[in-house]
Amino acid sequence: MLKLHDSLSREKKEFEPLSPPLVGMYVCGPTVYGDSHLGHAKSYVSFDVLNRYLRYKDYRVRYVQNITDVGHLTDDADQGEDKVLKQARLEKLEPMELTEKYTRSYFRDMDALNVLRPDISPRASGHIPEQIQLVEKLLEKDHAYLAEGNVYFSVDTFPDYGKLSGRKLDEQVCGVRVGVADDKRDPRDFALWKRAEKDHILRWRSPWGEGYPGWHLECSVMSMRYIGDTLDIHGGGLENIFPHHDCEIAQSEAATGKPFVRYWLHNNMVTVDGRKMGKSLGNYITLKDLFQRFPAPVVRLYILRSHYRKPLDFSDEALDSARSAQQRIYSLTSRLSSEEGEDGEVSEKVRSLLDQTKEAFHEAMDDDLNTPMALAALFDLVKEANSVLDQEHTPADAKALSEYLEELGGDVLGIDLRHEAAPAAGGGELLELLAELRGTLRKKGLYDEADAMRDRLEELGFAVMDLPDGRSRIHSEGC
RNA sequence: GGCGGCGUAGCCAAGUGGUAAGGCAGUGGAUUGCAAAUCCACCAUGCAUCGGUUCGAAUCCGAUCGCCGCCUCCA
Repeated sequence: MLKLHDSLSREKKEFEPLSPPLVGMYVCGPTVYGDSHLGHAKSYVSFDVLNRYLRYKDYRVRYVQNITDVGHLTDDADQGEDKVLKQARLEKLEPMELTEKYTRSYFRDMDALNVLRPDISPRASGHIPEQIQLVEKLLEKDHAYLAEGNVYFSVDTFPDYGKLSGRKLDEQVCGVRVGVADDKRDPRDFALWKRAEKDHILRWRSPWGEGYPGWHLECSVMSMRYIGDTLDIHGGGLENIFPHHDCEIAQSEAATGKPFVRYWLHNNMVTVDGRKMGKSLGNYITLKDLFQRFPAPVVRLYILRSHYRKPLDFSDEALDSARSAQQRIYSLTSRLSSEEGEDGEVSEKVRSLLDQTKEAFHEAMDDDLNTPMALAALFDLVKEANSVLDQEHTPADAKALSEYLEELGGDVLGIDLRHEAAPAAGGGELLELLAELRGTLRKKGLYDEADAMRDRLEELGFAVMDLPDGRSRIHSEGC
């Protein structure tokens, strides 16, 4: 039974969707005004594992993740600049051109990380009418009020406001660090719709004049449109709990009168030297840069080696160690693929090994997606599998092991199993020829020549291994 | 100031009452012509510090120290 940690109740709860086997899952997506960084990777890899595991458990998942392409302001008080507009000006692009560019960039990075695409990736700009409708509904119900072209949510009308963050806002605290817009009735009130000033390019017509939606509106609107009034799962980064998710709850539940979300999931941050990695801090590492030094599968493995609710500290050392771990996997899968087949029976030993692994793996994943523990189970299997291959075994044994790795490691965790560099046309035969040559040299005792050849091949990025029967194998180095 | 979290080996990181997973690095051995890969063994009498509860605590309670997140857009 899968248990998930729910941020609202602050405890692990057994996961029961509203209408099994259907699962409606919404995750806060990126604001597309720049390249994605490692923080995005942690978040979306984490929720990708949830998505994959739910599907593995035969749930029918609808995974919705927004693309925020309507800029949010840089601060809370009607001042500040729209981030999308600002970046568009810097890059001399149309705002839509900019968001399209970085949306594509985002998907490319996520594809590289083997993150399955969401079923629906709705754009905020494509859902303005729905957002206006929600604002109208909140006005009708007196949960909102109009002030000089701005519409604010009246926090006073929603007693549960702040239940997610556990924050009881009083007026003294509010507005200390940011100025309070003076047309708000209560400093805690937040904007649902904002009046567009003359120079604001992104603007839409509304019953209240030209403007643009408030920061929290799109998630409520798009999630409820594609999933329903009550979501099974809503995910996002920890830093969104307040105010973003508290506001989402307020405006959604005030409008529908129904619980908005059954399970709130929040992933922790990536830190650099103990400090949060963030766009506004300027200490972020873009995935494009990172992939130059560490292949995406290694980055994914590195992320999965810590729990999603724990902070992940970035360091080259940690990534190097993930790289070595990835090599270990490649080395096994490469052995397996050269030995697997239909012949023979799967031995009792392998059977029970696989059963044990599966049980440990499920136990780990069922416990709030404990991927470090699930990986430990998998690495135990790696060790045992190597041991089996070192001893007498059948092709069927190798195949069974291979299939399990594919199922648990590949399908559920999305880790890379088959580096097996697809050699360019004829490349495979060429490597075989070279391997044969090294074998011949060794047989004749010409070790200096054979070793010089090995050194050269290793310089070129190929690993050379000598088999017990005197033959050699050459394959491209892992990662 | 308010709310929340963290501190486990050289590094990374699980474990939330029953006697410290896993990965990386390291050491010794097997294998090898030598390597690589692989296997075997070793590698925290101790989980920030101090006190308490308990038959039993890394795990619960209290205090102390250190670090971080949110309270303004951010995954």
